[in-house]
Amino acid sequence: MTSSIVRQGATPAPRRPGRPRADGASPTGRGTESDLLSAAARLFCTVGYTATSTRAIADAAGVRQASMYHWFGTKSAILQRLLLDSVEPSLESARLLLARPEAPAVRLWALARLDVELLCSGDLNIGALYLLPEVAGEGFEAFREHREQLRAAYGELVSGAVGSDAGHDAAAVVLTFVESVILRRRDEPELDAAQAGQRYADLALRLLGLDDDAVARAREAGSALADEARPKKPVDRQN
Amino acid sequence: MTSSIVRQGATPAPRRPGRPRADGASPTGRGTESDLLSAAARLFCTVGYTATSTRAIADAAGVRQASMYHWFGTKSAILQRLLLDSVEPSLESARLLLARPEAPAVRLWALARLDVELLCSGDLNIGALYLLPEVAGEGFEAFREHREQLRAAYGELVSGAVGSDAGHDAAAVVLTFVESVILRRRDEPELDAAQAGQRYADLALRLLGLDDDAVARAREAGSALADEARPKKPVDRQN
DNA sequence: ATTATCTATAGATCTATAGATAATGC
DNA sequence: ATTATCTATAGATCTATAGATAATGC
Repeated sequence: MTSSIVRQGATPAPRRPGRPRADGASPTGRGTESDLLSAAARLFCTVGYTATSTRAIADAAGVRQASMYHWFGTKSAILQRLLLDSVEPSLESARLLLARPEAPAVRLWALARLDVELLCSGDLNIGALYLLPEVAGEGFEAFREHREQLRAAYGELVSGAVGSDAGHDAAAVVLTFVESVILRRRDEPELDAAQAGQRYADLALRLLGLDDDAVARAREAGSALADEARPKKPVDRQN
Repeated sequence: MTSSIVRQGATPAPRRPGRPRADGASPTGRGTESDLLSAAARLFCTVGYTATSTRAIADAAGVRQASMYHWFGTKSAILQRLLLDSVEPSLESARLLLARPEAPAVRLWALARLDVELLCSGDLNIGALYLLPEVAGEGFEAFREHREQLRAAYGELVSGAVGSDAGHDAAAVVLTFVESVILRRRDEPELDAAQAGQRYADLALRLLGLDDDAVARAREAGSALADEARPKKPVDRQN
């Protein structure tokens, strides 16, 4: 008989109440909700939202199609959750940086770097989810509102860095430039997150017209600041 | 009795063979194939590919669902056609510019400007079609091949402009920066094509590290070059 | 005869719900 | 008793095909 106290190694997945899965317990041991989110993230990123059936999600997660509805009321709710989880860390960093005393260019460098790092992290191009046309429709108001706040944060820092006059166009250019790393990653899945973060942060300031010296100074101070403002636990959707 | 010779004004849509439409002839007078392409373009851009049913396309085009299949063998064939039509003008300009004797920076400026103008032209964000996840799947090999050629053209001009050593990363940055105007346009549908073209072309060179003087010189010569290389008739998908 | 449309429909989905079942927890 | 799963299915699609029909063209 094995001791009931033994609990070491790769967590032997504590037995929970409920009927067992027909195809055996979750191999990940992270629970069905997490399995569904991971499976959906992968499918939504690769084949799209409408093209992904609830059956495909459930199959990939290792449960029957109807079991999905125990965890999410609709298919849309899964995408909503993925979108909010993906924007939340960026928004957290942005809020923190907006409250800091450093020069706007420094904080903008840090925000761009953290954003690009997040967009390049994980094995999926999760940031690309917001490009799905379905996200422009109903049900995604909460996500769009959050993204609007992120946009506003860029606007504030860019205005501070270059003067609020030319600020509006410049802010839009910089935000979409940072997001363009999503497009880059579609062609180059192996893109290094840390490297891209530094590079895009540098280039974001160069887009604003800062000269090489000014960029170097912002990077100097911005690096440490980014390390401080980096979200501790970006959501991990490994499959 | 009206003269059979009269044919003036907004082309009174010459009667063609075939059973008439149940809901009356095409109001656009451009023919059913064109009506289907326009309707599909609008729907694919706004709600997505899989989320757009063949019935929705046919309804918007003013014909019955099955009539679509007289013009296109599958729904996929419509998107394939739209994608090829959208990349063709850029590719034409790129080929022309690759053969020109001007300095690489000048030709790159012109290519960036023309590309951004095309991406911002028309009332639809047609360039965003290639972001649809379905385009990564089967059936779109021809389009992907064409886009690869455009990518190669950027690579060649960027290498020429900055030296082939740092060229690869720089080319990817510049290409995706130019395409980022698609993301910009999602938030700002009213973006002015000509203005954006100039601005993004300037900024593309700035991303490569060119100083303000060098950018100004490239713009000077690039403007005229772009006017020469501009495709005469970009496909118009007005609805 | 040719062309472009129509009506009707087969067959394959797809989302979500109803209700049964098999665990654990108290 | 509670929880998480299962099986089964209703009802609404959706794509593509078959074959009829109503024009023009020769």
